[in-house]
Amino acid sequence: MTVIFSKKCEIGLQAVLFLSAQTPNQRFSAAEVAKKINAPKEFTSKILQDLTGSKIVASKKGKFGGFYLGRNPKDIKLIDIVIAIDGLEIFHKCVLGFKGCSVEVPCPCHDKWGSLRDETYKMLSSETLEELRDSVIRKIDSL
Amino acid sequence: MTVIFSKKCEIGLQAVLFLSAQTPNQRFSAAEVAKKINAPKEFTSKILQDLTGSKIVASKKGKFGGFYLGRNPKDIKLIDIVIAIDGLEIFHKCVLGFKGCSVEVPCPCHDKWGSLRDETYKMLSSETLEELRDSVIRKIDSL
DNA sequence: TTTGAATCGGATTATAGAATCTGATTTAAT
DNA sequence: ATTAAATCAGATTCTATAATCCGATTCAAA
Repeated sequence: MTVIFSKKCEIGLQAVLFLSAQTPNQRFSAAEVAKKINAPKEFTSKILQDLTGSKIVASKKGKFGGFYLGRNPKDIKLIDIVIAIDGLEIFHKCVLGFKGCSVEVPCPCHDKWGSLRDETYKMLSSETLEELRDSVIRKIDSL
Repeated sequence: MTVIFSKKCEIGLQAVLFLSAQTPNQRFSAAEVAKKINAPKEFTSKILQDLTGSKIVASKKGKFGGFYLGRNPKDIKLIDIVIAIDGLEIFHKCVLGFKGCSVEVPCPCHDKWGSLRDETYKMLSSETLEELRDSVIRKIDSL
């Protein structure tokens, strides 16, 4: 089987998108988020916790606590979440797994994958969560 | 961490590319292949064995046995190897992992990823191993 | 026909990622 | 202060993938 983003990253992306579709600063328990995006509760909780480290998500403990966006949606892009969870490796390694794939000694996919990789990066970094908001709300509401 | 193809698939791709760069029908032991592509011997052996199932690779047992291409390089494309090992899942699922991502209820990356996914498929299926041969030889020789 | 070099194929082990559990801590309301 | 609701953080378990091991089999050459 093959994967673009790890499960952890997929859930992180969906969880943050969920939060970005809500009224700003409203808090949601990990259980609420997990239920909505149909992911394991404890796993979702852990991922949201992890994301507080990079300030993408913030949390408040205690009664009426929960998770919410840690920064203005104007200042968050999908790539930020990917980097926080999976890192940038996918944007650096050879698709075919060759070590030392380079312009000098390219693999048969070097050039094409180079553009596709760049386009993928652009897809994740050209729009902010604010710009994506309408589209995200539609998606989240349909879940 | 994130991955395009599984390790198994990467090694399978490299191993088949190695074979395609050799004199037709010349046989190579799993150990020789593994050494050249810098992969674990037993794992490479198992992957090559698996690939005999889809006729991409053929093997001959006994003394002077080994692995070699199972079909004419004119009739093998990279996508065949990917399908044999990882399957087509990556070309069907939503990048963000949403269930039921569709034209009606698209995720924020639906359209862009749609084109990138198609381009990736094209990259793997538009040329045969024969057409890639020169490029592959250069790469394999450099290892 | 015997021998040695090799793959085959199934079983096993190791590792990393996914998922869960639990006890401690925080916080707001009473 | 006490309580109840919630996160936090670390330990643990589960699972799929990665990697290895080994006995059985195959085959060609002497």
